[in-house]
Amino acid sequence: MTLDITDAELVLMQLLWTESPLTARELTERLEKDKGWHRKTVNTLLSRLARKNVIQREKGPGGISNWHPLVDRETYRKTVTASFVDEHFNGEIAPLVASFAKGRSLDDSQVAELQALLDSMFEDD
Amino acid sequence: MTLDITDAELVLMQLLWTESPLTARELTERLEKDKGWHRKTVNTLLSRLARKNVIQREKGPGGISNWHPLVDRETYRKTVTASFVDEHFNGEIAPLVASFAKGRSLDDSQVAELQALLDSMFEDD
DNA sequence: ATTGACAGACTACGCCTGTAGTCCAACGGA
DNA sequence: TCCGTTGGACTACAGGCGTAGTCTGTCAAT
Repeated sequence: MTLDITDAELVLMQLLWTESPLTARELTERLEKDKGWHRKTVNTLLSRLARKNVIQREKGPGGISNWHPLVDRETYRKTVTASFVDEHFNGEIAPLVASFAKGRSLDDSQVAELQALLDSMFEDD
Repeated sequence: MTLDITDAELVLMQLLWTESPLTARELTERLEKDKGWHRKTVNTLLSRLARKNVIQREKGPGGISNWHPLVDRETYRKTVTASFVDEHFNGEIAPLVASFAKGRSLDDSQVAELQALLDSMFEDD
């Protein structure tokens, strides 16, 4: 279960993580509009995600197929983030934040949120 | 100049960012040992990076070819980090740090470093 | 019962990527 | 001067990925 989700597949997952279950039709409607994807493209991606056990289909009322994630967003975020930090920042989070802030200054709410996070860590000790 | 560097290419870049210039031979020695890569593989990657204007060759003393980066590490880190944060965390850094910390608790020095970073941001205002 | 439209499995296909081989020119040692 | 080794340009090739077409069955409306 290596949790490998490609870029195109991730677009689908973002939708399903935001709202699920969704039917193929509902997904297609959004993705045709937002991404210009063909119905068949959406279908292929759904199949590939299903084959990887990342999503699953379930029969809803009236026999309608609903798709929903089997992997939750937070689990996925943890793994990709850990990989990213390892690959690009030698496993250290602070330099990542520094690089990010250099490229795009953090607004006050971002800083406050980070501060709250750090404070909660001190408490946990 | 989209700065797209693949995983295998990145391995080379990490070496060149740590120490440069390096000759093809020097790179090959390290990568044969560390990664089991063939000399020819290293060569292909060097060529591809050069074609993308990410590295450059320069004639050293004695006509030896030395490779060195044209893109500095910090620039690269800023761009990949921004993309990553946008793609996975909707452009917000605090949730990224939260996810990272959930998967792998931060040790004291990491927390201290982050705190110092935040403090310096307050000063800048 | 017939038809039309969509769902999903399977197939297709070109480009990118990882990995390496071929070929030729240059250089260093015998 | 000749040979073996190396560098680099070019070529190769399989598997993954983005993108979509074909085929078949099903369900809804007629």
